Amino acid sequence: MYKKLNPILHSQLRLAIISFLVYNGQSDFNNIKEITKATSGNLSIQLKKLESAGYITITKGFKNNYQHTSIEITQKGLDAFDEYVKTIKEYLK
Amino acid sequence: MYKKLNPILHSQLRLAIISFLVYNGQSDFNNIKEITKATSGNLSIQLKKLESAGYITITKGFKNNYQHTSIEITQKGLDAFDEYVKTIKEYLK
DNA sequence: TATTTTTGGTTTATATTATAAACTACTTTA
DNA sequence: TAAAGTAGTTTATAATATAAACCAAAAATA
Repeated sequence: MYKKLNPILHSQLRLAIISFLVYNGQSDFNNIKEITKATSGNLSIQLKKLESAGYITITKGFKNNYQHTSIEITQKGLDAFDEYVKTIKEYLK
Repeated sequence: MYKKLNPILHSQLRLAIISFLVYNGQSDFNNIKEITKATSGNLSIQLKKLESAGYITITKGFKNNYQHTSIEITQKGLDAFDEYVKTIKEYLK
């Protein structure tokens, strides 16, 4: 009856990250931190988990002499989000 | 931007329990166990958490000589579910 | 009627997840 | 050049979820 929710996405912070990226495609560490109100440590860890799952790519570089981490959602991430939305809607209706 | 999701409801099993109860009002331990495919131990614990939050009432009695645990959703539980649905929809759209 | 099985759970232990605190490294500003 | 700010990572701890083991009573069966 109730299909299991993807545990990688069914997490407060990771869902907020992916939700934000779905509508922005690309962003960076500090922007995501601000939007989600996450701490740096938690964000760092959750981004790595999303990267391990293949849902985002993390690119480290420099911007105005400061290190700068860009985050981009992948097709796999977009697909997983779509599937998650479909699944959770069965719980909500 | 992203309002925090109620952590009592943002859990795979507790969400399934409440979702089921919202449409059935009342049920019992084994029925919920079957519908959610949860293990007894996990179900027992998550029901207690929902009860502590005031979202359900748990009534222990007997039925055909066997112990029988009835579960009912409260108004507070219904309200919390409504609020949760509203909140998570912001993440999904 | 003794024992094995089934029903209906609870308790305890373990694994996973989230969070906070401390730390690293480099840059800018006073 | 010392202090403060930026941009994170690592480590330790707390909270949560899950699985495994256990308990008690009733029913079935040998």
